[in-house]
Amino acid sequence: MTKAERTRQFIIEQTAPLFNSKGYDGTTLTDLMDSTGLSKGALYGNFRDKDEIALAAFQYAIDTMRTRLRDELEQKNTYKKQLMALFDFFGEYVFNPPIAGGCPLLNTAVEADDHRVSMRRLVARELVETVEFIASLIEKGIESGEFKKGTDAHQMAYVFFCSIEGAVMFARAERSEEPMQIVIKHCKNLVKQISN
Amino acid sequence: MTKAERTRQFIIEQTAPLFNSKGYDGTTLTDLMDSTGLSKGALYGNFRDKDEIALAAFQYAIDTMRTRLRDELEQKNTYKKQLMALFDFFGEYVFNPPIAGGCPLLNTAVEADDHRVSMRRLVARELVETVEFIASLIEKGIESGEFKKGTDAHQMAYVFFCSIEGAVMFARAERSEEPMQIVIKHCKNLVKQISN
DNA sequence: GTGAAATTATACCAAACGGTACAATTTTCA
DNA sequence: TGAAAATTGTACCGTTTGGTATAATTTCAC
Repeated sequence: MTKAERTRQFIIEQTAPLFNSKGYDGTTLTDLMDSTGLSKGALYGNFRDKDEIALAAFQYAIDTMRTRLRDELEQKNTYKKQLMALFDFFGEYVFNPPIAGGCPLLNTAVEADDHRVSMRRLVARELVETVEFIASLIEKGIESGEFKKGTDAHQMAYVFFCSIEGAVMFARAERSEEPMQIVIKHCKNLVKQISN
Repeated sequence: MTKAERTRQFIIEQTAPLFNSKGYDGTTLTDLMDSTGLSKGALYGNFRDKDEIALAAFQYAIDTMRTRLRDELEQKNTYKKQLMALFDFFGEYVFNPPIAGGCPLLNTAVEADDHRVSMRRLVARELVETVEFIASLIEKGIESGEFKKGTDAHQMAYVFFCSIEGAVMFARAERSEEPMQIVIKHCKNLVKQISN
């Protein structure tokens, strides 16, 4: 790993929480300089422009979130337990997220919608991928015999994901655990209902 | 209604879609001048600063949304039908919102969280009020005998609202009807489950 | 260790930012 | 209708924005 690569990675790690907290428009180059302790020259020597930093920071935030999630799941030996762990993961991270500022998917999707086309497409792809991952968990659970045959994995995954993301928004704005606790309880009940 | 009051209202109506689409940080004074056709002098003659315009625009957006929703509901003669109409209202407005840019609660909550304290408190109050309104619909339905006695109106209202808001985020980012359709279907099923 | 190449800090740029002073224009009401 | 008051447009303010040119420094292969 060359010096430049390490610096690039360092910039990404230091600025990801900023973009995730204050948004793209709300994060200035001065913020980026302060959080990294680097000059503009260093920043622009490693990235073409602010957009490229924001993009890399978003990808890093998503990757970090996914890695943490998969770490939680791989300890579980049934798909039911994996789903439960997934819910708890989100429940835990509302006020203690891997990247400060909450869910990068939610934050970026809401800001990018309407006025940042390329970012919107990117975040849409990540959203779909995430919901498909959840669906795959349910599908594998059906195949393994843990879940009932008629279960619509696709639909159920959307319900899980959307209600959790809505709860993240609500809970963080209200600074209250309640919305997420209620939603998680409901999701867990749904899993019990489809369990054999 | 004095001239100043009409101008004030005009500014609010013209700028609300802007703030709702581009966010507070993303909306500049030039944007506000362009969308109203007014000068800075006129803008600052009617409002103290950009913050005050954004605040008024947010309140207007919320009020407009609520009025439209209540218009839809008051035609219905049962609480069950009112809940169904509420779901359809959100389903309709994902891509055809009263105020361009989607749900002002979602947009403002996500942007205000972390870096705009006073706005975060305000949006939190509006979120709670909205979910309490939904809960009141369910409660009245229980009292009237439409819904089963043991139903937890509070919990159910949170599940409805969070999943819908999550679906708004997803659907708008993906430019797809699917997430909202799936969530609405699920919500309607839940209503059927608690119906007598 | 040295020299070329890569990286970084400094100083600068034009444009855009939110905001203000004040004169010109409209409203308003007697 | 006329004159005071309220409203609006114009011109300007200092600051900050994202970005660049370039010189100084650091890195790295030999």
